[in-house]
Amino acid sequence: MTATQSSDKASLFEAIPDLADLPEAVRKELSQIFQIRKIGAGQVVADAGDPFDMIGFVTDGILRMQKTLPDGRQHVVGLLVTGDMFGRVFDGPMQFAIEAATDTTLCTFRRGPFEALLARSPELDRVILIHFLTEIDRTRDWMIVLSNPRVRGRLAGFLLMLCTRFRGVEKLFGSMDGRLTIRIPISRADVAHLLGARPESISRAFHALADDGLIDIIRPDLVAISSIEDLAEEAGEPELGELISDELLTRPDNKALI
Amino acid sequence: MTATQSSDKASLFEAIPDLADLPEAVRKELSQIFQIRKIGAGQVVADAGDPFDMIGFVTDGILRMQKTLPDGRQHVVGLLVTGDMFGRVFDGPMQFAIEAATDTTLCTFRRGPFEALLARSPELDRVILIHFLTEIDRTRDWMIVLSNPRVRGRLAGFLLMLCTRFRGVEKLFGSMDGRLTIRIPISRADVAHLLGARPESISRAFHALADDGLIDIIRPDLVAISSIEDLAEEAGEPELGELISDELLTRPDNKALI
DNA sequence: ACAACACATTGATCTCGCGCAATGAAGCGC
DNA sequence: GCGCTTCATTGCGCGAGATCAATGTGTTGT
Repeated sequence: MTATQSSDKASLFEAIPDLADLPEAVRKELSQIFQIRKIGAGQVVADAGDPFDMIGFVTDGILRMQKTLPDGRQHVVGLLVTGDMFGRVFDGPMQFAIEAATDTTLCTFRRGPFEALLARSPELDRVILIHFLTEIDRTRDWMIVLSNPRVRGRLAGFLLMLCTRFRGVEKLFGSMDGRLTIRIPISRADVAHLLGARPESISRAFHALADDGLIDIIRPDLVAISSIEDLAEEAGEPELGELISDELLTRPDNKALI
Repeated sequence: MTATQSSDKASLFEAIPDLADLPEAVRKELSQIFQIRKIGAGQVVADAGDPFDMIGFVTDGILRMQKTLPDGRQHVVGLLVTGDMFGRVFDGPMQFAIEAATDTTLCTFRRGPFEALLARSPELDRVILIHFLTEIDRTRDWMIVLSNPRVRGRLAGFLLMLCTRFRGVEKLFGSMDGRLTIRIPISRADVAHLLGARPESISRAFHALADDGLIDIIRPDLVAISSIEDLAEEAGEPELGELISDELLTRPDNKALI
């Protein structure tokens, strides 16, 4: 029990570097009020409209944020991966449902104690603030990807987002013949919803990119990227290509994993 | 000078109700460090990559957030209206350029003093935090609008966003024959960029909606909405329709203005 | 092993939206 | 006033993508 607790504790600060940089006193207080939750793939963590008095950090796995439309369809509005935070502080109910896309490990805090700690610790408060700022920027980046007029371009942008966004997430990356390989954590139908297209069109777009030699489809959910630059070109953001390749080339943890 | 200052002060707290709710002491400190800037339409407030050591609130007018792509094209990623905040606290440079879409009045703070005040005042800090949370939700709503496969649907969603988002902004709303009338604060080309379409397609979509009786195009930048419910239907979010009509019907400031 | 199921892919058809070009319509400088 | 520029609209042909339907392909359950 003590052993589990301490390894979990380590994983929290490993998964969220920002928190690891906090003063020892704050980290200790965090350790005292957090809980580990293990969620199976497909399980619902929170529904839209829930009071949901939890703050959560993802320490392992991938979650889907989705909105349920009146007709019952689910609409994916974003993904959460290791290091991401969710839940609401101070104000209203959840706007979106959260569902595990893979088996997931969460680190959760009850809202009350967490907010109390937030009030006591300016350092933690600042980390959270910056976290939200970053989240806004990311969401705006999604908007740019989504506003690409062509499905191929949106898909290319989506794949690039996976590269940048999920950098350092071991479960997602691997290298095949030295090329960057990414796992697509959601179904074709979900990708379609996210990118404003139909599953059939997404499938065709995948294979169109493959035919042009930009990617290799190893499995439906596993794609090897041949040329990040070309992919970025396709997405309409050449600058992004260079940026990503630079970062990825120097990344140490680009190991095999499927 | 004193007169101007005090009226400006009033406008700040009028424009941003959240700030008005702060304790008197904090409001006084805010008043001491803020500056008023008047920006002409088309002027650039901040460029992407700027250190930009300012925090700003919009007290009047509309601003465009946009990203400049490598090929020089401008890509609109959002709008700022009265009550909105922009700028970055604590961390890095601006990710997007900000440009005035109309004549605009800003209330700005130098980053240093503002952050210092933020550190001293938990109340202000909390207001800012919630502000960012709201901003994230809004941006995710944009994503849902953008992920509509058809241009007509995205345009319908865009118009609905204008209704919800700019509620209470006098310069934007008016009533023609008792119907809700909204002003579109950006050009067709900008709407096209935002919605991932071409200006021609946007123009056609506008007139398609008009032909079907959902809207009336009074001027290119002025649209009367005949049926919010039908528009929401078109956008694929019937629930949103009811929500908006309820809110708008009870809104007191739905007066004429162009 | 087999059926049943969910998901990805492929094919065929038709609509929608892009792309280019031309034509209004409104504002601005001279 | 006039031309000039900028923006919105319209026409037309073609390609991209939606739609409907059928066929793999892998997974789960019994």
